[in-house]
Amino acid sequence: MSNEIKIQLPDGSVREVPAGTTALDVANSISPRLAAAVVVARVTPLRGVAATANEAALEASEEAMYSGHAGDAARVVDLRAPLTEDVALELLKESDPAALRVVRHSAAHVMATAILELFPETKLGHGPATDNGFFYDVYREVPFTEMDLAAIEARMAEVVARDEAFVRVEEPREKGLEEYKAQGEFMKVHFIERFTKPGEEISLYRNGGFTDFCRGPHVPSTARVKAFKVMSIAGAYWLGNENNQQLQRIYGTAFFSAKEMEAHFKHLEEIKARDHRVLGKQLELFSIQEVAGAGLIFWHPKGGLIRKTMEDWMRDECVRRGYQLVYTPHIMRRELWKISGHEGFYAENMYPPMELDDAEYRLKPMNCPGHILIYKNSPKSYRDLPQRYAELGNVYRYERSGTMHGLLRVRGFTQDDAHIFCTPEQVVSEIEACLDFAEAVLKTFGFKEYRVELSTRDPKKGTDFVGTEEDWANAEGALTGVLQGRGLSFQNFPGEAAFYGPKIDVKLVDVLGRLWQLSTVQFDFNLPKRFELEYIGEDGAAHQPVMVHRALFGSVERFFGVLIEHYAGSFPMWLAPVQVGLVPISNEKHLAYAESVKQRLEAAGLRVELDASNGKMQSKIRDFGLQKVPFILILGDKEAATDSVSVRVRAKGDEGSVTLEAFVERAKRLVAEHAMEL
RNA sequence: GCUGAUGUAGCUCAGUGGUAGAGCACUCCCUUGGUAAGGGAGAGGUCAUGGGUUCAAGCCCCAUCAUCAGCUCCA
Repeated sequence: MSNEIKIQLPDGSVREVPAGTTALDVANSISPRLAAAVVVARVTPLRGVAATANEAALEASEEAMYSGHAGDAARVVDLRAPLTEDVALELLKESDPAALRVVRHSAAHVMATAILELFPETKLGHGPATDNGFFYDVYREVPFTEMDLAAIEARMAEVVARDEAFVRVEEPREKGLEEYKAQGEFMKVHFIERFTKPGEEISLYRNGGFTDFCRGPHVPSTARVKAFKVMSIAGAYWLGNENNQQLQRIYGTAFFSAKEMEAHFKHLEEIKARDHRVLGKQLELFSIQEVAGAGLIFWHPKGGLIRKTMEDWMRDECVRRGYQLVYTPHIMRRELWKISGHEGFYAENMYPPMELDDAEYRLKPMNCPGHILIYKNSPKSYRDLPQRYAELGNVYRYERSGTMHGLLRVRGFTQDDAHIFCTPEQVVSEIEACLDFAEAVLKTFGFKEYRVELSTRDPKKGTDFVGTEEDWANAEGALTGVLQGRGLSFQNFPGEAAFYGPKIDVKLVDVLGRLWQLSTVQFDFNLPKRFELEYIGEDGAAHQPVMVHRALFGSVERFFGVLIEHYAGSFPMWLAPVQVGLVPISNEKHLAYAESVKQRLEAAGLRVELDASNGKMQSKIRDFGLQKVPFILILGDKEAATDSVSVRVRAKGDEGSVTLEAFVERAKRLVAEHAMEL
């Protein structure tokens, strides 16, 4: 290695500096102000190889947190790390997202410092940055209380005020292991053994009296952690396994400034304001009743109306696309679930059997066996295929008590479930049609972005799957082919397939950028075999049909929950339970006109509510506003005289008067077009 | 299921062992108004449920149920 190395800056200029120069040195040589503002550096080795940034992948991998092996890829390093080879150098300031992750990771160290100072008996697990902050997993017999958390936060402020430099130390692995073993730090010992190899140097980061096994990088000193908050505490299993010991996971968040942190908290409040559980109550859409049981949804009139609209659309669309609507029972005899295999592989998610006469019955957790019985009820010719049975089927699944969440995770729900029985030749076009349908659902309900995931078999786990190698290869090939044929970009998840077949999941991205699993299209090799499904082919012989499961809303409840949050309760016209609110300026003078307007709007098929209470018009406007009613019509002398209405539009305000006729036309058009805007 | 927190009027929440509270909503009365809260009065609670401690429990203890934040699992 020569003594001089080349440093390429983002503007393309190249500097020759002695090996061992640090990013901080480079920053200082440019400007001391830059040096003060910069947090960490991103370096990409210049070896004539096209280096690609794969930080995201690195950060996702726990291994990478500790190993430090990043090959030729770009990596984020400490400002004080000596540069030893030719690199492209980027000095990252506080505004860089990568810098934010670094300061949060440093904040986790600050928190660990505070915890050990206050509660020295605590053992440390790991403390990574997350999308919204950071956490540290720790073990301590006694639970931390809220007062403890406040004390930890206060002590963190002291650690920050001490302005302790984060110093990277490398030492022999065995030395580190010995020290941690002596301290009883069983989790650190595990991480070193898991993520480093014998004979290697391990890296530690030290600030003041605190040392942590850590790959880094970190901000230069604790003083750079300018804004932070200890948020909450929760349990977390050691190594994510519920059979293991439970740790205490302390969550916090950190920013480079109090202002950014305030903005973050404000954002959290906005998310809470669109929480479907909060809006469900405020807008009287649905409830969950303790006396009835957890995870069971009561659809109130307004929620019910939205549901009806969703279901009507879905049924019509199914019929239009060649599905046949079917209905199957909610309870069926246990024998059926034995044949389908649910008794075996799904029993723990099913409600227990109930005895009726001499037989045992079970509540259905899935619709497939019912649809299969319909298929099997009469012989099928290849000319009959595909058979597409669709049902909005209510299913009940036992979910563990801590897992329920509003409409998004429940014990009783309605699947817009369909099963397609077809010949192997028809599979590709059927899958195509399913994806097409899924896209139509997303588009119609106002989602612009979505992601596609292909779950395939992990060849290493051969015995955990039903079906032959050939079946799987064909099915996976078909799914991949369809996705590629449509030009859809998708992520492949080997090993994530159901045991009975591969699947395509469509996850939608809501207005806040959150991901929701809804639509799914799955192959099934299992049930056609178990039920010995057949069709008579052109050759006159019996063949086994291919079976495809498909749900597009996924669950009507969950889809509704996502819709509520997506629209923050401000539904587009066609979905809004009350589309028009009527406000007479004076009941005495204008109620009669208001009632005639109501009648005429209802005759036009609109959903209207007239507030005939004796309050002031201002408060009536406010009430409709809080209910997020799309249009409020103000009716006074002027309107009554000209057969017109004064239109107030949700989120826009007063738009002045138009004739009733013109308003009806506008409203009907918005409904018919499923328009997102008003 | 696990860890921690919470459960008081329809809703949002006060109430640290001694007679159960507020605002909004509701009912009635007054007010009849021009684009997000007019005024007054009234009614409304088995303090989640079941045990226990105490002269006395919304409050302290135990159990159960539910909710919340996570973990695990999933549409």
